[in-house]
Amino acid sequence: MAVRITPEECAQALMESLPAVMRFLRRGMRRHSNPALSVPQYRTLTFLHRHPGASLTQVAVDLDVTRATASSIVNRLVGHGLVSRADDPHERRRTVLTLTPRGLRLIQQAQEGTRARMQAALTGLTADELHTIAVAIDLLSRQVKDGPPGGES
Amino acid sequence: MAVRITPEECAQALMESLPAVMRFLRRGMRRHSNPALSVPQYRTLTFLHRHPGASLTQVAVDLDVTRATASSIVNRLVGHGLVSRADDPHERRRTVLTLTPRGLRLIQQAQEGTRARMQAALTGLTADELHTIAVAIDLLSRQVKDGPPGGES
DNA sequence: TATTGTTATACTCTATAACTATA
DNA sequence: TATAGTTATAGAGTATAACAATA
Repeated sequence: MAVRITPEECAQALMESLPAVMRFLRRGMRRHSNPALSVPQYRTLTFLHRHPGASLTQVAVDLDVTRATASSIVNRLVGHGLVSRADDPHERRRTVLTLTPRGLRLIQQAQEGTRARMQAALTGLTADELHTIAVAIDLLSRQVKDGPPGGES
Repeated sequence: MAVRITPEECAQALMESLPAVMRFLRRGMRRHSNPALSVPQYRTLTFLHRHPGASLTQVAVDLDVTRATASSIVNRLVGHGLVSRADDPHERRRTVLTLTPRGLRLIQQAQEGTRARMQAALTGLTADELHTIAVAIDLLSRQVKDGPPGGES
């Protein structure tokens, strides 16, 4: 360990560099799916792939957005014919969301394209470096999730 | 090094976890600045802090967005009285952008809030772990910048 | 009363295309 | 012709607040 990093420098580095990484992912998604998907749309589709029949609230929790936000995201996906929305007969307030066949095809296409693009970007890194990245991602996501006490909004 | 990580697994981890980290940063910024700042606004202000008198094109390059996008971001900052926009007398196509005193105060306030929030989030990590994160961020940003051949758009 | 989901409203980011002014 | 910047347009994310329907 060469240099001692402060939380402040770490925060600074995140602010400076993370947006570029996100942009990289976003642009890849736009290029490798037709119609183009946004990151939240992509995440919604993969969530519904893993959890067929999920409710709107479950989507909102997974994305960590308000129900209003999730509603408009889902609404656009329904409009594009990628998600189907039905009423739950037993719980009539609830909504049952599932991928349409077209949504399934699209998410598979997008996942493959995004993975290929990312793999290309990571080519040339050593196994050690890849490991460093994986560990860092894991650390970061757990820290921001369990979050500081007195956390979100 | 315990496990051998493939680029594919690394890509997967990034897509799953990065959005949450970005959301963490975004919300912190909203809560710790008044008026609330978006991430691109924050980055623009810090860039102008480091590069007083920069042009719109320089801002666009730093943010990695089109000039049209940078123009509207700057326009809002000017509207909020955080950035001043003047003509360059020697190069009349060019724009000279600088922080206003209010913009300077705000960015300092936002940086402090972000630092505190990030420090809280990173509490409990060892110096080694912080270092791992910093190295990973650096690796990632350089890889997506120099990018895969046949890169952006 | 509490929960689920929607709608209205308002703001921001973002790109493409077309444009003006300057060099 | 090429560059700097703006504007028009379009679509997406996001939150808050108010609301309807259901439990």
